[in-house]
Amino acid sequence: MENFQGFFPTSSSSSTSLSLNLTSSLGYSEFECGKDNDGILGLMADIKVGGATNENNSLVGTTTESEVKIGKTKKGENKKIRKPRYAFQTRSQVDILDDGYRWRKYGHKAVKNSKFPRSYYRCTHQGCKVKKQVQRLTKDEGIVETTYEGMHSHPIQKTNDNFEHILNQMQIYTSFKSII
DNA sequence: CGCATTTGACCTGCGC
DNA sequence: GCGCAGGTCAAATGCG
Repeated sequence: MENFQGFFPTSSSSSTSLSLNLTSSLGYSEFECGKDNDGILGLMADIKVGGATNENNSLVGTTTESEVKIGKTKKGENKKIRKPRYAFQTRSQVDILDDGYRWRKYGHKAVKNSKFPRSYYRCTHQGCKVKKQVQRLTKDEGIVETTYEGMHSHPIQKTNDNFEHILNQMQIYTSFKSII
């Protein structure tokens, strides 16, 4: 992932406050990874919510819930737990945003009605089960939709500042999308 | 050598 | 019940 440094040169400082229109209902602290408001979601929650929106920097997060099975495919309890998902769209040339966490790719799937495949990533931190999906939009190839699922139970592994820089330097596309 | 990525197979849910 | 689509697993492979 080093190549992101090239795309997002870190000059640290000058990190302006981001304005997010983020309808966040972060009421899921009972999940296994939901102890702290760390990481990107925590960051997003911390960033001004509902602030003024300027043209180039607006990010719309979307909160949805999906049913996720705990216990994998093995037979046994198929406890269904509703996990919220947070999706946002960014205009970026690269698919993967370096949000400071370490992600391991575990899947890659072609999606119907989309000419771009969807990539599945899992946080590599031990015990952390946060997942994210990354997909480029068919209708606008410049837009990458990232969907986070779960919350990190550990501190960010790089600096949050980096993520803010990413946001600052991207044209963040705004639109709401509901994911089921 | 250890870790990340790739990729085909497999599983599950849902609509018909 | 069947087929499709989405999501995950895991062996193989690549790379630092």
